Amino acid sequence: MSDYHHGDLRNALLAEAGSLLEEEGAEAVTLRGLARRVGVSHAAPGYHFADRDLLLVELAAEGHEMLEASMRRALAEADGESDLVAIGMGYLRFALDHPNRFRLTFESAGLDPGRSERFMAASAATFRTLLTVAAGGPDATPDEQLAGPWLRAWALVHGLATLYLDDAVGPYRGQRERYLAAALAELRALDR
Amino acid sequence: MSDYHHGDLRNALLAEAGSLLEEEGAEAVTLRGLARRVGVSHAAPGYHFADRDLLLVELAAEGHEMLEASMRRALAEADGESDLVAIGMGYLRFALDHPNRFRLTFESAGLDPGRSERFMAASAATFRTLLTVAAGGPDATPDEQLAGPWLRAWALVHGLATLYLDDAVGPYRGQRERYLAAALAELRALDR
DNA sequence: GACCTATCTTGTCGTCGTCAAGTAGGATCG
DNA sequence: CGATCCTACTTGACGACGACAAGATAGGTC
Repeated sequence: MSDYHHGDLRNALLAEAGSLLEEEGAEAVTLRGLARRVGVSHAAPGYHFADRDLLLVELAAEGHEMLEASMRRALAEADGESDLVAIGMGYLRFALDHPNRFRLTFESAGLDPGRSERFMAASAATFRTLLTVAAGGPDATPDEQLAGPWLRAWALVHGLATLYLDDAVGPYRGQRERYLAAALAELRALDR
Repeated sequence: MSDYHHGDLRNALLAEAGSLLEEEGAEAVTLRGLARRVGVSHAAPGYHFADRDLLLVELAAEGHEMLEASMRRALAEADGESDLVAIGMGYLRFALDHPNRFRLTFESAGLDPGRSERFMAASAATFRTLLTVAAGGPDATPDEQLAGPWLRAWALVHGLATLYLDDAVGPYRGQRERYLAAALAELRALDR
C-alpha cells in the first residue's frame, strides 16, 4: 500500500502532538509542524481536527485523564496518608511532572471545550473524583459535598501547582523536593 | 508637524495593548494590529519593543503593579477584617475584575521576564507586599517570614482565582458573588 | 547650511491556519 | 470483474503574523 492513506493518521497526530506539547509547550504544537513530523501534507491534519483549537482541546482532555489517573494511583498507594492528602499529592505530582500538559488542561476554557465530548467527559470525571474524595465520600448528599472542604483543598493544591510552575514562589524556586515537602505539610494541616 | 514622528508611540502602543489585552486576551495583542490601531506602519512597534514577548512582559509588569495596588487598596479599606483576609480579597478581586491581565501576569514565566526591569521590580514588589503582610509583618526575620502562613494563604487565593477564571469550579460557575462569599469564608477560616 | 541620529516607512521572507479543488484507492455493488 | 463512490489525502492559494533590512524624514546640533 502506498502511504496515501495513512491508516491511523489521527492517532499518529495525537501522539506526536502529545510529546511535542510536553516537551516544548502548547505554542510549539502547530498543525503544519505535526504534518511534517508525521510525513503527510500540510493540510492533512485539518481533515482530522477541524481547527487547531480542537486538537488542543483533545490534548487537554488527555490531560484530565492523566490527572485523574494520577489521583487514583496516589489513592491506591496512599501509605498512611488520608485520602484527601493522597489525591492532593497525586494532583501536585502530575502538575510538576507534566507542566505543559497541566497548563493546557486548565487553560482550555478559552478554547470552546464544549466541542469535545472527550474533554467534557474527562473533566467531569476529574471533578467527580475530587468531589467524592474531598467532600464526604460518594455517599454524601450533594449538599453535604458542597459544604465539604473540597474547594479549600482544591484551590490550595491548584494554587501550589500553578505558582510553582509559573516560577512565582521565590523562596522555593527550582527546589522541587523541598516544595513538595512543604505542600505535604500544608495538606496534612488542612486535613485536621 | 506631520505625524512621521509620533512623539509618544511607545506609550500609545502600551495603552492600546493594555485595553486590547483586557478586552480580548493576550492572543489578540499583535504588533501589526496595534500599529493599525495607532495609525503607524506595521514595523513601527518593533522599534519600541524588540519582539512581541517583550511587549507582553511589559503588560505583565503593569499587571503586577495593578495587583499590588489592589492589595494595598484592600488593606486601606479593610473594615474589620484582618490584614491577611484583606489582601487576599484584594488579590481575588483584581483577578476577577481583570481576568486576561491577571492570566498574563502569571503566565509570563515563559517569556523571559528577566529582560524587563519593570517586570522584575513589580513582581518583587508584589511578593514583598504579600510576604510582609502574610508572614509576620515587616519586622519579622526572614526565617520567621518563611515559616508564616504566606504560602498557604497565597496558594489558596491564587488557586481560587485561577480555578474560577478557568471555569473549572462547576458548582460556582458564573456565580461571582457567591464565589467571592465562599472565598471570604475560606480566608477567614485560614486566619484563625 | 551640513550632518547626525532617533524614529518611522516600505519591502520582503518564512511560518502559520484555513479554505478550495483535485486525486488516490479501498469498499461496495452491478 | 469492472464502474462507482466516499473517505482520506495532496496541491495550491490567501491573508495575517513576527522579524529583518534598507531607505526616508524630522528635529536638534555644530
